[in-house]
Amino acid sequence: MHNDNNIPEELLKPYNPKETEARIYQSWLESGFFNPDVCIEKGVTAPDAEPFSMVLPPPNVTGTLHTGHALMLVIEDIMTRFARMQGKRTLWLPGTDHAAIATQSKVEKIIEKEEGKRKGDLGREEFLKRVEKFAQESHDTIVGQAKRMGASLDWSREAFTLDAKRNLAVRTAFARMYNDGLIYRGHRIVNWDPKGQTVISDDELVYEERKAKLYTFKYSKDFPISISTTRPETKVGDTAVAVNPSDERYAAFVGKEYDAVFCGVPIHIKIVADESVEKEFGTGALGVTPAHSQIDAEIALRHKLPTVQVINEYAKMMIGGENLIGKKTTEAREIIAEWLRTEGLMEKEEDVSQNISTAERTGGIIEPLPKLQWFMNVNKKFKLGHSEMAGFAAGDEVTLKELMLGVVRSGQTRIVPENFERVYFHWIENLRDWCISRQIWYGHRIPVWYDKTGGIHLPKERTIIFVRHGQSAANVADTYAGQSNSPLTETGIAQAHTLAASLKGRTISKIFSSDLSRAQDTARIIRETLGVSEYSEHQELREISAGNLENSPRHTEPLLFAAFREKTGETASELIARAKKAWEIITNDTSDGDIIVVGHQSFTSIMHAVVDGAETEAALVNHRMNWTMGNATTREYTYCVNPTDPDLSQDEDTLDTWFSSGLWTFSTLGWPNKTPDLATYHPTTVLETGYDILPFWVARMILMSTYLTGQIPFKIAYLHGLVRDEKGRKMSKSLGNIIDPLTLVDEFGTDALRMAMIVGVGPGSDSNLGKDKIKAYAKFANKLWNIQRFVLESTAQFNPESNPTLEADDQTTLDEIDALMQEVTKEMEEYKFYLVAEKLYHYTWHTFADVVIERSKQKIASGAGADSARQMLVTALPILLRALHPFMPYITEELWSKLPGRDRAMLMVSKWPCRT
RNA sequence: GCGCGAUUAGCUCAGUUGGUAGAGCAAUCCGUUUACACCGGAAAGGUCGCAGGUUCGAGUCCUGCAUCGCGCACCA
Repeated sequence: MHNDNNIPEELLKPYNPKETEARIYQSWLESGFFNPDVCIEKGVTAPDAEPFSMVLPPPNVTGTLHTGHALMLVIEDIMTRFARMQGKRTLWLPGTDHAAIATQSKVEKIIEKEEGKRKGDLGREEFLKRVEKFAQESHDTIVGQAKRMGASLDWSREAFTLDAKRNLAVRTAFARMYNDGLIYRGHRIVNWDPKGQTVISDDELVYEERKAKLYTFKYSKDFPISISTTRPETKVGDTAVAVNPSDERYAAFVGKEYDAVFCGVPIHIKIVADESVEKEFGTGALGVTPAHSQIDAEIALRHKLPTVQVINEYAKMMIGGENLIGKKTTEAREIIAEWLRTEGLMEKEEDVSQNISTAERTGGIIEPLPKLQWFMNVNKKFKLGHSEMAGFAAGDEVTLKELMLGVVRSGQTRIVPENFERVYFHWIENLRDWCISRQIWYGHRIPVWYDKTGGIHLPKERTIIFVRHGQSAANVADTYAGQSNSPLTETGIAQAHTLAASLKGRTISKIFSSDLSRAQDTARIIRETLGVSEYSEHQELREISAGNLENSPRHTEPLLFAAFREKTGETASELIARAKKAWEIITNDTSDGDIIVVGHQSFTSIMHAVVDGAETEAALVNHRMNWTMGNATTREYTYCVNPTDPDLSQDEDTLDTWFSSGLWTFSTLGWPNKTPDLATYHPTTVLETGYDILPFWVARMILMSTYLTGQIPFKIAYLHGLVRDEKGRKMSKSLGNIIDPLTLVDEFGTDALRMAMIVGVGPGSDSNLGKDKIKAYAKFANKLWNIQRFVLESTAQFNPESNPTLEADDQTTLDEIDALMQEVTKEMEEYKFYLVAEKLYHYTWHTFADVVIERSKQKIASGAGADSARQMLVTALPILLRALHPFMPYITEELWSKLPGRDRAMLMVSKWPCRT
C-alpha cells in the first residue's frame, strides 16, 4: 500500500485549536461513542466487558463554570477516555444540581435588582417559574462549557437533581427512611437565618470574628451566683444556672431554685450541676437559655428544664414589657445592660472578640431558635433491609453512622489521597442529626401531607411488575409462521408457572394484560397461581399492542420499532403518547399492593421506555436494546402515589439540596427502579470531586447509598484540590483574579489547558494556574503537530508492509516506548495521571523529537538505514497519539484522522497501547 | 483546643517500595530558517525548613521544634 504523496494542506500551517475543536467534538457526538450502548452496538466494546462508571458531580445551576469545574472535567475525562480505550463498558453520566438555596437567593437578588420586587410579591408559583427559567439558562451555559472542555459525557443520560425521576427517588428515599424511623419531625435548636427566613445546616454557616462585650452580673440582688454572657437579651429566657459538679464554690447551691424579676420579666432559675460547664470560664457558672443555645438545650434536656422562647423569627424580642417586646435583639441587649447598671447588678463589662455565625448565602446573623423541623437520625439503630456490603448483612441492626464508617474502614470505598480518610472519620464521628427541611421554595417539596387532626400521610410506594410473557423457541417459530395468536406452548406454560412461583409472597392487587392471547394465557396462569382476584384489560393497553400483532418480525432486533411503525403509521411521539395513557391507567389504581402487567415484548418494552421518560425514537430503540440485552422476562418499576385526599395539605417546606444530591450515584441510573443501568453501573467505579465537599456530599452519598441500595456508591473517591491563581491565591470576586476557563481555551486551546491543569497536580493538593504553564503546553501541541508533519513527509514514499529489518537503535526506540507504555498504563490504573501526562510530554518532546527524529533525519538523508528509520517512525507515532489522547483529545484525534493508510476508526475508541 | 497539609533551584512545583537531586518558567552562552523560532544544543543554579534518631545508606522512615496554609470544634 502506498501513501499519498501529498501532506494534508492543514498540516503545513501551525496547529489551530479553534478551527479543530468544534469540528472534532461534533464528530464525537455524531459517532455516539460517548454512549456505552452505542459502543456495544457498533462493536467497539464487548457486551460483557468490565464496566467503568462515574457520575459527574453536578454543577450548580447558579451561573457558569469556573476553573474548579474545568479541572474536574479534565480529570474525569481523562479517566473516562482511558477506560473507554481499554475496552471497558464506559459510562460518564452528566447532570446539574438545582442547588436549592444558592439558586433561589441568586434569583431573588436579580429580581430585586431589576424589578425591585421580593419573592413574596410574585407568589410561589410565579417565583418558581422565574427560578426555573434562570436554572434552564444556566444549565445550557454549563453544558456548552463542558462540551468545549472536550468532556466525553453521555448526554443521552443527562439528569437534573430536581427533575421528575429524581423526585421519585427523593420521595421513595424519604418514605423509606420515615418508615424506618430514621426521619422524624421535632423541635430542635436550629440555625435560623432571620434574613433568609430559613433554617440552614451547620455546613452553610460562615464564622466571622467580631468584637463583643462580655457582661458579668447577677439576675437579682439576692441571687447567689454571678454569670457571664455576651447576650444579656436572651437571659429573660433562662431557666437554670449550671455549674460544674466538682466546683466547690457552688456545690452548696446545686438543686436550689430561685425566683427573680429580670428587667421586668419574672424568671424561675434552678441551679444544676453539669459536666459540660468549665470551671475556669467566666464565673464558672452558666446561665442556661434552652431556647436559644444548642448547648443549653442539651443541658436542659438532661435536667428536664423548661424551655422559654424569647426571640422570634425576625430576631426580635417576643417577651417582656413594652420596654422589650418587639425590639431587635441588639437594642434589647443595650436596654438590659443599662437596666443591670442602674440596678447595680452589673459586675463587669469586658471587650472580647468572638466568632459569630452568619449565613453563607445571605450574610444574616444566625439566631439559634427552637423550630419544628424534619431531621435525619444518624444514631438510631434500624434493621438493614438489603446488603451487598462486606461486614453488613441484611437484618443487621445498624445506624447510619456505622454504615458510613464501616464501608470506608473496611476499604470497600477508598478515599484518594488516603489521608483524607481521617478527615472523613473525624467528620462522621462528630455528626449530629441532620436537619433536612428548609423554608425555601425552590427544591423538592417535603413529601408529607397533614390532615386536619395533624395526622401525617406519606406517599405510598408501589411496584409494577412488567412480565414479558412466556417466550420460547416454539413461540418464535410460531411468529415466523404468522401464528402469533397461538396459545402458549408447553414451554411457555412452564415459564409462566415458574414466574408466578417467583412472585409468591408478594402482595399483588391486580393484573393487567394486553390482549394477545398468549399474554392473556400467561396472565391467567399467574392470576390462578397467586390467587389474585382482579384482572383487567383496557382498551388503551390493547391499542398499544395492536400494531404489532401479526406477522411482524418482532424477534429481530432492533428492527422492531421500524416494523411497528410501518404497521400503525404512527410516529414515535404518538406511540409514546398512547403508552403514557396506558401507564396512567395502570398507575391510577389505588388499591394496596403491587400490580402485574403482562404483555408481549413490544408492549412491555414501549411501556418501559415511556416510564423511563423516553421522548424520541432513538431513545425507544435504545430501551428496546437494553431490554433485549438484559434478556429480562420481568422488569419492576417503583413509583410513589401521593395522597390525593383534597383535605390534606402538603408540608410547605423543601428538602436540603444535599438530600437529592446524596442519591446521585443511583438516582441517575434509574433507582428506585431496577433498571439495567443500575445493575450494570452501580456501584460506580469512581467518584471524582473536590476535597472541599468531602463531608457534605461524599459522606451523604455513602449514607444514602448504603441505606437505600445496600451497595457502596463508589469504590474510589478521588479528591482534587483547589485551583488558585498563578500567585497561589484563592480565586475570588473581591481579589478580581477569577479566571474564566473558556477565555484560556480561546487563547491557548483546550488541549493546552488540560495539560496545564493536570501535569504535576496530584490528588488532594491545590494547584496554581498561570498562563506561562498553559503557553508551554500550547507549544507542545504545535510540536506534536510538526512531529506528525515530519513523519508524514519523510515516509510519503514508504511502504510499511515492506517490513524492513530494524536497525538496533530503531529497535531500541520501539522497546523504550514499549517499556514507557507499560509504565504509564500501571500509573494510569493507580490514578497517577499527573505523572503520566508529564512523562508522555517529556518523552515525546525531548526523546522522540529531539533525539530519535534528529537521528532519523541523518539516516533518511544519507539513505543508510532509511527504511529502518521510517518503519520505526510510522510504528511509534500512532502509539504516542493514542497514549496522549486522554490528555489532549482534540489534537490527537485530528492528527489520527490524517494518518494515511489505516482504518479510520476514531482514536477515542482505539485500543490503549500496551505493546508496540 | 483537635486534626490535616506544606517547607526541594530565582519563581511554581514533581520526586512511586530508602540507593549519586528533577521539570516548567525566568536568567546565560552558542547554533539553526524547509518538521517546528510556539526550534535545537550547552552550561549555570539546591547543606532538600531546623535538631536529633533508625540504617551500610535518608529529600524519602521515626521523634521533637519552627514557620506558613487549611479544615473542624468551642466561644456562657
